Amino acid sequence: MGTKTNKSELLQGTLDMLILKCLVAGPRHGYGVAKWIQSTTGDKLTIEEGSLYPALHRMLKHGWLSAEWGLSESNRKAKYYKLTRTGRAQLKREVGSWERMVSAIGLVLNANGSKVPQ
Amino acid sequence: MGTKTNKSELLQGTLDMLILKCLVAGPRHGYGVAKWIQSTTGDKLTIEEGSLYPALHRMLKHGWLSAEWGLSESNRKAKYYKLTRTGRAQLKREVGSWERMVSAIGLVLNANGSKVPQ
DNA sequence: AACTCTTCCCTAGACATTCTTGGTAAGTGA
DNA sequence: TCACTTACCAAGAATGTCTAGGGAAGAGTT
Repeated sequence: MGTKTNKSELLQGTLDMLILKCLVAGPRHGYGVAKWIQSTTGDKLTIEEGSLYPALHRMLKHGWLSAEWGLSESNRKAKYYKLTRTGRAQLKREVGSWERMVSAIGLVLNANGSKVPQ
Repeated sequence: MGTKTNKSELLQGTLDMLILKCLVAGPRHGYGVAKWIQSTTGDKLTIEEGSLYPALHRMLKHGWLSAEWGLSESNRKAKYYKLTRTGRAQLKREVGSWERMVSAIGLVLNANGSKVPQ
């Protein structure tokens, strides 16, 4: 059967927020972003590179990040991404929207299922 | 500008869970499901019909719901959707996964941004 | 009767995001 | 030399939501 799971590990729409939050602490290269998120969540969240780099490029285009080449701690060349002022504002918006969403979904999940007509 | 927002109001992947939860209380027709979610969340979540019906049909195909035609409270014909046993199990899985996700994202959002290598 | 409003169902196509799968390159240590 | 890790990237598939349409029928108004 067509059991191609593709069970998206991440909730769509949250990746940008995670990346922005990660960069609040200072510039990082892409690989470092993925590692940080993975270790911060105790391996509960894994960012695939096929998701990560498109996201970073998207956010560059939006002006939320800037980038410049540098040298990583392990002496390899790496592109360092840095939060811009508008990126910081975007993070605030996304966190607000995330919290509203979690709260709204909480209302549903905690609803006692009363009031079914007839 | 190509400012076609398409700012998805819903978090992708949560609609099925919301619908399943709504049907725990008993069978409802599609229109009633949408109204219930909207009113339960105090209008914070709105399910568009173009999202709702494809979702219901998807879930029927998965066997999470069954459906039969009936008469609504307002005397119109309506298709009533009912949770199946596997639908109930699916709801449990989805709620668990949702809670793990919220908790993992919470770890990121509450992380103090320490440990940026140089 | 004609009209509008609401309820109720549905589909097709656009769109965004994530994943799968592939590739490149260079430093490290055996 | 070889394997391993770090680091970057792209093309295409899969998925799910939305926009924007459509239809039908009951209820209430004029």
